[in-house]
Amino acid sequence: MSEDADAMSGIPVSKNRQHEETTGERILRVAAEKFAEKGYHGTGVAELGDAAGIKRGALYYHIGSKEDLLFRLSRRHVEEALARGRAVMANAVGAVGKFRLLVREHLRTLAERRSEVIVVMHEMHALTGERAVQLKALRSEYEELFATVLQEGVEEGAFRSADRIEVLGVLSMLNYTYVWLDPNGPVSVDEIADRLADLILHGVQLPQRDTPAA
Amino acid sequence: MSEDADAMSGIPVSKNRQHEETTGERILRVAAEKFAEKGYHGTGVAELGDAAGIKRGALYYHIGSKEDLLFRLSRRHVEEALARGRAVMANAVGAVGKFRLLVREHLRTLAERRSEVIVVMHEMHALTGERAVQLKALRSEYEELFATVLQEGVEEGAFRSADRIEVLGVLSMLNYTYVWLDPNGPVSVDEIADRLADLILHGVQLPQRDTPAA
DNA sequence: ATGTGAGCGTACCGGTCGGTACACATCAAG
DNA sequence: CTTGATGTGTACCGACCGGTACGCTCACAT
Repeated sequence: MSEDADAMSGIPVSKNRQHEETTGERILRVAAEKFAEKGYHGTGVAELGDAAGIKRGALYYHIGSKEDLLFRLSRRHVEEALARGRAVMANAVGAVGKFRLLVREHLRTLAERRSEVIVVMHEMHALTGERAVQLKALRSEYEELFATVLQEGVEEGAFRSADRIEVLGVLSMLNYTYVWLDPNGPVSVDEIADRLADLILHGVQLPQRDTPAA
Repeated sequence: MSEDADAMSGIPVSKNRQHEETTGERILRVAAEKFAEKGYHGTGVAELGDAAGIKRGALYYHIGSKEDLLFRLSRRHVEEALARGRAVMANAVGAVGKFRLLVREHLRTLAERRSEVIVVMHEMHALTGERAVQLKALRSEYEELFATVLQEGVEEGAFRSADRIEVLGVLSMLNYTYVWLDPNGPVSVDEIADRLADLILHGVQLPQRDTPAA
């Protein structure tokens, strides 16, 4: 790897690094991995430094505090998921079409950002005060996307209802996939998304015939 | 409270305590609450002792280790959920009937044992070695209940399919309710369960008419 | 050549961590 | 009255916690 070579030889490669990671970015990345792996409280700041290749003192040059690190990490993730969801809402047409694409994008985000997702799901409540409020607000905005698309479906006459409980039920099914969704599994993420969208749209029960022949 | 009176007066009340909690039971209960509130790593053993009304030394007379405590707590919860699920499977008739009751029982368990549920969801991966294996096996047994009832539905000709992805989707919707399910909310737990069961059985989409009038 | 400041490491702070050793208390059984 | 089991508190351990102080290096501008 080029960084290792740099470190070994001491030759400064000063410019034109295309996708080099800044220290700040690297800290956010490894913090997501460590927090996901061992939990927020279970990860020490020294451990974060080790994973980022710097010492505790240097780490605190970049991050205000451990909780601040958790917050910036979580906020960045939710904001990006929100942006992707809004892009879908802006481009797709029809409630069913928007819904299917929203589900796809949701699962893609979960699959691509596994560490961040685990951190947000498990460690969000470790945030305190204003930081907790801000993150909750962001997540509510995301929930609103699904509420909107279900409501559009009802107005189109395509969907039965769009009460909050249906919104929460749908988001619950999608969110919990973070536990078992495997981007390297035999079934692609997009196909899983489509199957789950079908499940939500049609349900498991076949249209019931009256007086079933038995 | 009678315990307080005992402690104050020093009069031993030796027998006939109907629902008195043993120290061991009390430790399990408060550990669930503390672990749910502050996380496994975020909760110190001294804190557990305080909550249980004993000191660290006495705590370790009862619990082997902190991880052992987490394990016994989690196992007890999953085993009880499993027992309740199996009772439903034994008593209810028909795939739809079994399914609806299974969903009800699932949400009732989630609502009654909020602390334990949060602990299992968030801290299960803090278990190591044999303990982690045992708990995973128990959770798989529970998943099997839903796989079975969906399969029965397919054999009855009532359900579309019962692939693992549908099982996981259903369980995902139900499990994630632990985040927002409120036993003291305006909608009862049983009603929420019925609404979610409807959502899974029928889906959100209305049976589509051909060439919709628009 | 000198100054500047970003970036980093070392050393250290007070406090808490999980866990153990051991003496003391209680009480039922002998 | 003695003994052994059960339960508890006190004191202590080494390790680690999150965070800070401070000095060093080095690229760069003046």
